[in-house]
Amino acid sequence: MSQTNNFLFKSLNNQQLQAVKHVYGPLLVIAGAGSGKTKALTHRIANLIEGNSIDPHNILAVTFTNKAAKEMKARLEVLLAQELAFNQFGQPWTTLKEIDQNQLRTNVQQERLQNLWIGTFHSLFSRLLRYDIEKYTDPEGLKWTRQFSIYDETDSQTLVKEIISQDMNLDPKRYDPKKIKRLISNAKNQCLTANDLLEKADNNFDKTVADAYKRYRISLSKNNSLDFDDLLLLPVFLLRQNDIVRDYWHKRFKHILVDEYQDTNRTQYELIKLITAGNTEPKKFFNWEDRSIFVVGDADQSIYSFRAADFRILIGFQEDFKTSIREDAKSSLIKLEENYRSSSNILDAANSLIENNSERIDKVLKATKEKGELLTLLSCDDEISEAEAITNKIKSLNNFNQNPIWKNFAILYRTRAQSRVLEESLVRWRIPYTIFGGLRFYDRREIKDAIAYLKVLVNSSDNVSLLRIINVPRRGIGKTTIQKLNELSNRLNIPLWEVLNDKQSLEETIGRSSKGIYKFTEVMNDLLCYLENSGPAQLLQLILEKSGYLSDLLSSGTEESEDRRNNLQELINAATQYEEETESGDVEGFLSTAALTTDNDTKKNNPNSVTLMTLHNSKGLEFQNVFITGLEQGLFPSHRSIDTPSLLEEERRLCYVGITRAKERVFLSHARERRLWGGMREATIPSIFLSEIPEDLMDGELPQTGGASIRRDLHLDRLTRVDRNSPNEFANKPINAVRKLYSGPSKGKSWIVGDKLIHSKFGKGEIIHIFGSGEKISLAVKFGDKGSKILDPRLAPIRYVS
DNA sequence: ATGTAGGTGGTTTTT
DNA sequence: CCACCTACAT
Repeated sequence: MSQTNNFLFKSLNNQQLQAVKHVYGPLLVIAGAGSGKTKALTHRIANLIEGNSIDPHNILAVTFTNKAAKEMKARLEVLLAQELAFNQFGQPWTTLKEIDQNQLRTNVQQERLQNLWIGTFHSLFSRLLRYDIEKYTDPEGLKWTRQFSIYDETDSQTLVKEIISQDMNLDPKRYDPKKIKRLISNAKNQCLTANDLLEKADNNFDKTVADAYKRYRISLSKNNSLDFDDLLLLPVFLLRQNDIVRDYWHKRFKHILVDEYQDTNRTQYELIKLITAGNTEPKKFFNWEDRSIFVVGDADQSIYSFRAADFRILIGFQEDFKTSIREDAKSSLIKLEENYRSSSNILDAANSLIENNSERIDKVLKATKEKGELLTLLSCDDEISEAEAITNKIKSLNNFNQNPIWKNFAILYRTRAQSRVLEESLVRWRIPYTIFGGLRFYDRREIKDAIAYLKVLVNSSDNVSLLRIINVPRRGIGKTTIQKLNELSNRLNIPLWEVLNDKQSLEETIGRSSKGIYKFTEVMNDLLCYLENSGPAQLLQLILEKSGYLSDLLSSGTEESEDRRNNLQELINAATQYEEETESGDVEGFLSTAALTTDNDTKKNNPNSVTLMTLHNSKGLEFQNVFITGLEQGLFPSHRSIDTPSLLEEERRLCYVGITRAKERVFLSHARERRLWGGMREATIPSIFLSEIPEDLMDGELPQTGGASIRRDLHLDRLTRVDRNSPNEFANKPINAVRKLYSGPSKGKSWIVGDKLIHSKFGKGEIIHIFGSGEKISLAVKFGDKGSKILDPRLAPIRYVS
């Protein structure tokens, strides 16, 4: 044990040591840029487990990005493996063979980390929801099941748009769906319900937004879907409402760690508070005897307020989570101010800049490195010469090296639109570059299509996904057909999927155009037979083959279709990997991962290249040389923040983040003239931030401009539900074989609208519509709270009631 | 049912 | 300047 401690503690400074040794009670760690906060976090977790015998099952570590979660896991794995190296082999980690190292890491992963929850807010709480969502009782009577779909920004946007234009009949120009979605999202992030919003509304527009919010929620529930915000908001409501559920998670997670606490929003804060405090109020006489809350953050790096992040939550931490009677408040704060990344000139510049902000926690980064070079100001004529000046600088700095090291350079910008000119210049000079945060893997059309198939198989209520793939590949199902079926579904309040599976209602509603729908439901019903016994990888393979998606791509034979096929193969690989990494390898879990993973590791294509990205994307990274571009009033700071002090302060923090990414050199550039989207050239004013950096830290330089430049039937639906919840003998039998089992006693009865009946499973119902006539009829029946269904009277277990 | 011509609007975005 | 959406033509 003492060996453990030695080894965990030895490379830490005083403040880090205090943070790592902290075990019980609340602790706020203010961690400046480059001050080793990930080290503090991982070493503390290791110390909890190894030094204090805390069961990893009781630890919850939350991050904001997958990347941060992944890094934390990896580093923790190594730390614990190093520990094991001593115990098992009696020698330090470094002297072990690689094969033994890997063996140890695998052991650690399987024995120690299996039950430790590390992940993003969204992934962890979607996991919680997969356990407990069916225990939630909504005040509006809405329901979700554990097969819920997760809608990404595009899917939810689609839904909102539909609600605005069709459900509410509003003009999308006056009521911009994008804006409405943003306002709803904002409300959700502030833990506000539609009713809360309605109470606050003092004008018609706000009332409309509240109404849209309410309808949007109903719509999500009908689709058995949740958007990103719901993954956090729903757990809050569930935990507030259900004492047993709350107590369970509270007792389970005795040690909670939150990274980037300044980026938490109201909803995330509520979540943390609920789990930490359980059924008690945290402020008064809270018993911290066997638990802790440990948060790490830096108010100066809060740059996501537009996503409802609120750094005042960080500032309020000590007040929110007061230490117990035996400790005083002072012991609940540790500042990590020693910077191990940047030269002192760079730190001085960053410190001077950020001092211009009024809302801060007092903190000064202290250098551990030499003065280094001065920062360089690049004053350029226009955006093209700015780009040229940057490429020139990169080239000349590389001339001092035999082999160009491009990966040491990052070019940062405020808006994505700025990247084009920069790219053109890099291409011209044949400098390899990687542009960060472009099209995400799971956003690609073919990937979204394949995933949509999987979503519909798991969750037949998911209409957004269903409508996405109903005519992909082409089955001759057009807009009007879909519109008619949707209308019917809405009018009778019967899920679209059930409508699609009823031959009579199709004949009556769309007649000849039913052919394509038959094709579609046949494929889907076939695929459903495999759902019970196949993993996501095999299912995807089957989807692509049986739907005709793959053969469609093959027949087109273009280069683009080949790319798409490769991407789909990669998706199957990702599914296989998921199956290997998880115990259950369940489809629902895979779908969550797919929805919440934004694979930004695009750098693997060319590891040695210049990085281009937005300042927002640069947070948490570091580079030898950093270029911050477009330092002009209206661009950076952006024109939308320029006259609002709090927004301007956020822009300043963004600039601070940019500067503190650099280890050795910082270049700040501005153009005297710039044209945004091809319009007029406009004279610019240099950014206020430039004037906030002491002159003696900056080296003005005239830029060298380079030469170039010119510049579903119902039976199946029921069946699959039975199948999924309890294993039974029908699981893989064809549908027709099962159908007979349902043959009811009502054969030969002639039905009329308004007839009452009793169904063996759904109970009492009333016929609201009859499709077809004679032998070929279907009944649309409304069952109290079970919703409405379409039944075949010859097969359904129903009995007429007079 | 599907292709293309015009019109519009355009910070940032961990999930 | 360019990506996206709507409207109209085929």
